[in-house]
Amino acid sequence: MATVTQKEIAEKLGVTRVLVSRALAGHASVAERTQLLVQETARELGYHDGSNAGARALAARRNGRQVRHGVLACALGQPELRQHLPYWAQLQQGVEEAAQHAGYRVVLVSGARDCEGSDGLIQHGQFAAENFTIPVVNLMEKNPLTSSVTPDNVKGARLATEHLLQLGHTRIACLMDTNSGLAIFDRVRSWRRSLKRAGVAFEENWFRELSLDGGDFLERGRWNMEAWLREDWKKLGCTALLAQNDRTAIGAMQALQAAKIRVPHDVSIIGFDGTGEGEFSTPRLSTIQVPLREIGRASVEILLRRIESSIEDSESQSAITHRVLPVRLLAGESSGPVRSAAR
Amino acid sequence: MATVTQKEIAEKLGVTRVLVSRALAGHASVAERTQLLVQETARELGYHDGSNAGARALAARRNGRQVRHGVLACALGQPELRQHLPYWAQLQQGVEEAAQHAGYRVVLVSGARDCEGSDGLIQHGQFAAENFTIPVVNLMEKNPLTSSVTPDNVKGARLATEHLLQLGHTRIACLMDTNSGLAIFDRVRSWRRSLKRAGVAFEENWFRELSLDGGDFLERGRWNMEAWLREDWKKLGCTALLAQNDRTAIGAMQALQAAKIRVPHDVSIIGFDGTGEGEFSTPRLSTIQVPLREIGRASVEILLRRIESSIEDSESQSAITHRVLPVRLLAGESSGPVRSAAR
DNA sequence: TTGTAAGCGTTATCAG
DNA sequence: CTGATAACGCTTACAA
Repeated sequence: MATVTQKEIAEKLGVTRVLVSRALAGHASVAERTQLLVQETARELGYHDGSNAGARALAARRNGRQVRHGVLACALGQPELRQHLPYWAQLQQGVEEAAQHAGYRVVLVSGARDCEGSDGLIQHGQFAAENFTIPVVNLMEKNPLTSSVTPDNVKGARLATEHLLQLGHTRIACLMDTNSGLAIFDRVRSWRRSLKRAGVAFEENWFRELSLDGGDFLERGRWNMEAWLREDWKKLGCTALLAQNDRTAIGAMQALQAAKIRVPHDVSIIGFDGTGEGEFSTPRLSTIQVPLREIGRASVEILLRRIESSIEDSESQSAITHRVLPVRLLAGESSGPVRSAAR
Repeated sequence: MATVTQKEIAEKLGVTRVLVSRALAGHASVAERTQLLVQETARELGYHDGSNAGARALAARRNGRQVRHGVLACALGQPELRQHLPYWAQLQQGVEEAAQHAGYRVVLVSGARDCEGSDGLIQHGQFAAENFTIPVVNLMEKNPLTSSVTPDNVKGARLATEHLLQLGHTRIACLMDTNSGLAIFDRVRSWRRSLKRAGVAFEENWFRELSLDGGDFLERGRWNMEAWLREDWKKLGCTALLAQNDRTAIGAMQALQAAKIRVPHDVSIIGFDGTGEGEFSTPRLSTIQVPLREIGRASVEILLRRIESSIEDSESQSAITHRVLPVRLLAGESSGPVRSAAR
């Protein structure tokens, strides 16, 4: 209730409030004896540094000084993402770990308006890039206007495709939603390039656009695979499938299994992201492991570097950083050597 | 950069700062014409209400008035929980949804110290109940000192046990960690009571303490089941198992399957929580569905009710609410009729 | 090394 | 209805 103020400390000690202020700030112009005395009394009375943060911020503005709130805003607002729990939970966990480690708190916001009182913003995907006054980092999706941390999508899709090629597959299908953003585009492009580089008789209709209907990626994967099976899947003669992410892959796997098509005996499947959801499926899903937590952590690092040096180089274009984190192949049991002759 | 202040508005209009303050607050003692004029100018200049929150808080304290920050703190700090992603992610999602809906933001904190600037605290499990100045709600675990929202653990364990009884099982084992808190105790007690009520020849060693070693619940489930198999599992002749949660259940299932024991043919398994992780396992896991998101939402409701009426009945013991949310059986394929004769 | 004075943006009180 | 004045807790020049 009764919040302790510097004034109370001063009165108890019979000194000025000003002295207390300087002592607590560790200012050099205060006798060391006084420093300790004040700090001791502060502890006794239960003076909390952050409790009167308002007053501090107010005073700080006097000399145009920037106020550090010790708060990072985190916007993971895309609706379709919310159902994809493990994915964003891991990103967020990375963010939280790193923030906490640096003494920052994380506030979950839904839009740019809520960023008042935050020192920086971490957002997922591309938002409307309004004129932010605080530094911004984008997760998983490159954006020319802000810094970003992304996985190596190109290498990931290449690793996946080459993994399947090495198992003897040549007719490798791809199920992705190119409306999901540039990151997915990179994956599709890399898949196509890898196949062409390998010199296989590539056909454009091995690619199928993952349709938007159906809500969750799991269901979308299942339904789209079911539709594909009804349509031209058999004609394609594909023996392997690269899916947009793990949930899509699992959904597709369920559709195949329901149609008595064995995985990986008849069709190999590989996912993307490595959210851990593939650990429970049968067979265990092969996937491209994306370091989601590291991506969260890295975004905080970038943000803090900009924040803590914002006096100097703010407004400087060169402050924009694009960081690409490595991915690796996680071979499960959903991918195996080609068996059924193609066509 | 240059934050707009009430002073600037006043100067532009040639009135006092005080008048602006009152106009913006919609005070009745201001001419309606002036009100509109001020509010118009404020918009033009880009005056943001929250931007000078510090000063506002400062001024507000003068008359002992409480300041509303529009922020709820959320502490999901238990280390072992962090690996149990879908579980706390769903709780948090419920919290976030409800908070956002009510115009509140959520700040992720690690301890009580970080709660400065928050209007209320939502915590998971039992923390050291320090003397909080803000209202607190506990999630998933009852605590006499604070409000709480918990699932109906007693009914849940009863539903699970009766489900297995109805399938013809009588020798039903239980694998839980009683150090996990009172909630788990409730589950164990309810399992034991349900069996006794059914009049089966209950044996105390059908219960096995889930040991602490091994980190994640998935691994703990697997290792503990492996150990159990090496030791006295066969002698018990149990044909069904009730596990602490879904991950533990899946881990146990993996251990059984690795030992060539079929699920549910030889042993039926049922989990608890319904985090969705059992959807991908083969067979799909039967479980007790706990409304995690609803629990998160309900905690916000309770908190807001106390916060928004804190002028009146603060400090009142009667403000403590304990809410128990219903659970339901989600029958998957990991539980089936008893087949192998017991012993 | 310490005290004095002034001001940060806001609101409450009391005169006009 | 509006203006003047004081106060909230804290920081920073500048004077002692």
